[in-house]
Amino acid sequence: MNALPRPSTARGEATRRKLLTAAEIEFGQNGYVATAVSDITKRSGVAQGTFYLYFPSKIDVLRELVRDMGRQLRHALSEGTAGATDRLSVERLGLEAFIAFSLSHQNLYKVVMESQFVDETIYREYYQTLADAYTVNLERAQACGDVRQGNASAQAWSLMGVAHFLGLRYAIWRHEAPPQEIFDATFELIANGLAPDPGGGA
Amino acid sequence: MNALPRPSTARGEATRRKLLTAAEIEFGQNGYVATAVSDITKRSGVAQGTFYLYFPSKIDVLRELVRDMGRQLRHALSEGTAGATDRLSVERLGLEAFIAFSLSHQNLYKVVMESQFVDETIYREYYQTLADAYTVNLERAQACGDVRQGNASAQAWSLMGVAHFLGLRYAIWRHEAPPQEIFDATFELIANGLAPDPGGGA
DNA sequence: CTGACATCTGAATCAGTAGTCAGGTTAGGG
DNA sequence: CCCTAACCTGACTACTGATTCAGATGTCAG
Repeated sequence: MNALPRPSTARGEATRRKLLTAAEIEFGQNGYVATAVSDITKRSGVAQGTFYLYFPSKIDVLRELVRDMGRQLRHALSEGTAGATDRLSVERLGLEAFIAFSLSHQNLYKVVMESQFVDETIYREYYQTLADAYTVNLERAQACGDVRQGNASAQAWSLMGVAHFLGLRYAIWRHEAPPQEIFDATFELIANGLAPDPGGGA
Repeated sequence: MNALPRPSTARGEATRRKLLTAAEIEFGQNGYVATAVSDITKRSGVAQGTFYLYFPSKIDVLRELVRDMGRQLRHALSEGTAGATDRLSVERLGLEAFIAFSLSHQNLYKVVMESQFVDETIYREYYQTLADAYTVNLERAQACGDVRQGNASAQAWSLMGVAHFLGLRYAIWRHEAPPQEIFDATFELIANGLAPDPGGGA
């Protein structure tokens, strides 16, 4: 599908990298459609034809970037929540890590959002993968009694929705972290939404 | 900006309407970018030039459609929640109404989502308007003690995030309402997230 | 019936761009 | 040093699609 062997030398690998980085910036700042392949190659400092040595078509760079974002975000989230013991700390640290990541990867985040209209499959895969991992964690936390019983997948998608708009509103639209008051109110809603029913402990 | 006087006869008004309806379907099914003005005029049964008698450019139809969706959705939500007395009923009915609306206006909903990458202003305006109205209601409910104290705007955006993904996942991706179990788990999270602190009643 | 205005037509213009290709350049193993 | 695989070049092709415009045509008040 998106074959094309990885370059076999360091020079090739560097060129491929340059193209991906340039594409992330161009797509992020001007959008996928408004970006011409020549914009990407210009920014990379290579010729147009070179692009097609590394990617079969323009859309394949997008796919690669979305996969990249998924990997990096999952990594950032597990790093960011590593120290936490109870579930609520995990949630708080996770939300903080997500905001920090969105702030420092604004272009990438926009690329993911736009991918929905270029290749819906990759967009859905991105969220499904994230949601699946999240669901597993919530089911575990439910078993421990840290989280209210209920469909964990529904909980996961709800929390992703909350995080999505928080990131969009501040990291993407304002290029800054949400004010403490907003972050706290948001987290409190999550915390109470997940808090186990006082009557039905484990 | 997007001037062009409304048509002065019923014939003109009908043509304008045909163009909008056709655009909603084409944009919704094939996306804004993949849709040519000629697709819209073909579906409307008018000539290409006619399009430009009613809209200065392709982008203006999109703007009109997003404004339309905003108006219709706000209307559907206030209709759908009209009977409710307490805040939680309002939330439940609102979420139900939102899902029903998304299901019956899938194309329009997709158009709104894509507008983000065509004219960010109109997209932000859409959500800001929705959020502002929601915030006012939540502040009122907080004052009555129906909802936990806290930044109401943060609450509003969080709930919009929850609803957005629920609608996306079922109404848009599966063309069906969410299963009862999912809806209930989602609503329970919202309900507990908003529920007032037992200690601090009004 | 007729003028005048609103509406409609669709071929032509014009600007842009994804992807190709025939040949150059580089670098490092032998 | 030299050969060869790997890499790079950029002008060119082939095509798309938004917007324009010089005229029809519809309609209705007088």
